[in-house]
Amino acid sequence: MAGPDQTMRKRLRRRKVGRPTLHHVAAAAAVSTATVSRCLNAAETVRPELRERVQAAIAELGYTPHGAARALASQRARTIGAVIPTLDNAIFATGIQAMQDRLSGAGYTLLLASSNYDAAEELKQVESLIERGLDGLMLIGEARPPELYELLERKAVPYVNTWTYRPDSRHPSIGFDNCGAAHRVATYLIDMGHYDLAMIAGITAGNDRAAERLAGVRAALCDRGLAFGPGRVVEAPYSIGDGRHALRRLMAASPRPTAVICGNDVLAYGALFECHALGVPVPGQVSITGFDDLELAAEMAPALTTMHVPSDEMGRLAAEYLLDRIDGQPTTGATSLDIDLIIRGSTGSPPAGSLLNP
Amino acid sequence: MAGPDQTMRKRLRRRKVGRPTLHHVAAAAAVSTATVSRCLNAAETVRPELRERVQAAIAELGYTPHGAARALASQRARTIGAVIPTLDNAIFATGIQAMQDRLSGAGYTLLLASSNYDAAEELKQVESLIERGLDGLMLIGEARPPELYELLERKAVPYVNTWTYRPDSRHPSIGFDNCGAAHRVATYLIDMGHYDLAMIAGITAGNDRAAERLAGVRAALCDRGLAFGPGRVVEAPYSIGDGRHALRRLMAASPRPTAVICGNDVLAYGALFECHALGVPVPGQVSITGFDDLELAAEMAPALTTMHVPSDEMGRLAAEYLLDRIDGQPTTGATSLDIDLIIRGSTGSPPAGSLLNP
DNA sequence: GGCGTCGTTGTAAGCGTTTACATTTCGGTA
DNA sequence: TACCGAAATGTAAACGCTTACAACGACGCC
Repeated sequence: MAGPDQTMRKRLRRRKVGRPTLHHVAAAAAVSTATVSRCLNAAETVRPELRERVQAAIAELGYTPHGAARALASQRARTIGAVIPTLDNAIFATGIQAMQDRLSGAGYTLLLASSNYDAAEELKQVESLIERGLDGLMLIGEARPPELYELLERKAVPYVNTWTYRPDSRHPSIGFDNCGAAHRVATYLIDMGHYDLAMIAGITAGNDRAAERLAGVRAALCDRGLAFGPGRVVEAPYSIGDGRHALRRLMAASPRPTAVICGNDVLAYGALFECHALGVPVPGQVSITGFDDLELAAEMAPALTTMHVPSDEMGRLAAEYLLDRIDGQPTTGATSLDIDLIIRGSTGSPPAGSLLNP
Repeated sequence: MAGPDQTMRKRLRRRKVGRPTLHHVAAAAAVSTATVSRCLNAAETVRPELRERVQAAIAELGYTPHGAARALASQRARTIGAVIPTLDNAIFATGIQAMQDRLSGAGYTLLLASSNYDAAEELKQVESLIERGLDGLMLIGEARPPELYELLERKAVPYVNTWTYRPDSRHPSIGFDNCGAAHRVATYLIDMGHYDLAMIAGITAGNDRAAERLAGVRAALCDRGLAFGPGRVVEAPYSIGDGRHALRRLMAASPRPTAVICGNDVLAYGALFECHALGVPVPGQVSITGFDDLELAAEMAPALTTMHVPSDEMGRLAAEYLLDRIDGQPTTGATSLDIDLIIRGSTGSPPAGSLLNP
């Protein structure tokens, strides 16, 4: 009774009785499993007649391929990962959305994780994603512990940094020059007559985008023989409340700066709200700039002058870069995107009186 | 020469030469693969001495388990999916974040997809997730085509609807009573003396949350013998611009409504901005309410009266519900969360003149 | 007419785990 | 000392798919 015994064991191990497999489809269509598999992956190599039979069987059985089995056999998970600092603000959402659209067009799925702006957490998330067997990975920014890059190297996972552009780095990047962009904002203000600038920067530790934006403003000042006065640079976490708080501190100084450059739009919202609360006219007494051009920027009163970032294009390009890498096609090491200064109502000439001071 | 031939073939098929497998670890630790597997999954069943040897081998080889192989052999992907309408606004972000935190504590990964408020897209996303072999699924709201529920049923995927509470539905839900909450907002305004209400609702077609919120306001009016005047209900997509536009339409009427209930905070932002632009004092001439209590609500000028939704708790509970279901533990069919009306500056008594009209 | 080619299809060997079952080990007991 | 049961470990068969290779015709060429 050895035969039946084995059959019974098989039966017992099977949990979801109904779930049809490739074998069932093959049997129903009277072809081999290889043919069914080919219908799924390279339909053009199988005769139309068979193909139709197979497709009918698939439809009739309600067959869905088993992703894990597929991944195991083909050594491809058809999955791309992305680790972003936060889900909380819309800032990365549009890029992710664009990336997802592009990927799903190619039969890939996006696995999303957030690191909460924490390097250790980011490493953990990447490890978990790698375990899931992803074929490629999108990251934000460039600054991260070497272990992470080593891990990626060791596991041979294609990756790309975004929101940054580093042509001379050994890590591929798709984004823009944060430093240069910030330089542009500052220069714009300086050219308008502002010389006493302040900045509400994001937390620069471990965040190269924030750090570069600050550096860019510094460089612009330096280029014109200027510099930040004491206490004119405040770092604040990514929230409106922190932006408000930072602005309040800046406004407590005397004299007040005539322009405040914010490291991102969210901080700028806070700054704008706080000016409102303090009764400081914008841009009459102080000009405010943001960075990112989120939806709200154009709606504020006054509307926010800010740098527009093409985040959807960034997401799309990141997806395409990774797909190319996976396919073994040649790729460029660094791609730079155009970003524009959007001048709106929150910036203007410095108040007349400020010209008397120096 | 048959033996070497076969070995060579094996070698050839192997792509990433270095990637260590369970076998390598087993060999390095001089134990069987079963023992290594047990160290990974049920460490307490293996003698400490062996366990250490295995762990040392794992560390030395830099071994990472192969998720797909695991999923295939164990019939568990250790993955939970979530399909949300949009990534674009922070509304779902905090809940997702909480869910992810809870899941990763249990060794699960969250697979996130967005449907763009489109039922067909949602179905597609769910199919793709099922193919990925998820163990559970979180959805938003209850209204969706029966095919989707049938699919879930057929594939025996545990799922839970959130942002809704339907004790009498056959689908499990974790959320709150949208209708009742909206009823509360409206009643609050009516009790304050408003009788000519307007509403900027989300698009109600295919969106049960939006529809219920509208229904709740209607019910509250009805309870007091009131009703919406003609043209007092406008539906608008989820964006600030649409909120502005809708408010402008409402304000074009004569007489104007004295209070505008918005289906969500984003629409309320738009309404508030537009009032500002039109020079309509809030709440002097018109009161505005939101729904969700996003970060910005408290920062607006005036600060927005809105319903506070405990989205992080909702995410956590959804995660726990699904984990319980997967473990075969008993679960409750519907869980209701407390939500509170947060009264801020955007609401007040109707203008004195409005009392003369009726 | 024989032969090499090409296009289809089938066969079966993996892919890297988990886990049922068999086997060994070990402490304790009679 | 022999023996028993429990605990620890090993063996090997799945898991559901992909794909290298074999097998088979049909076809065109010399």
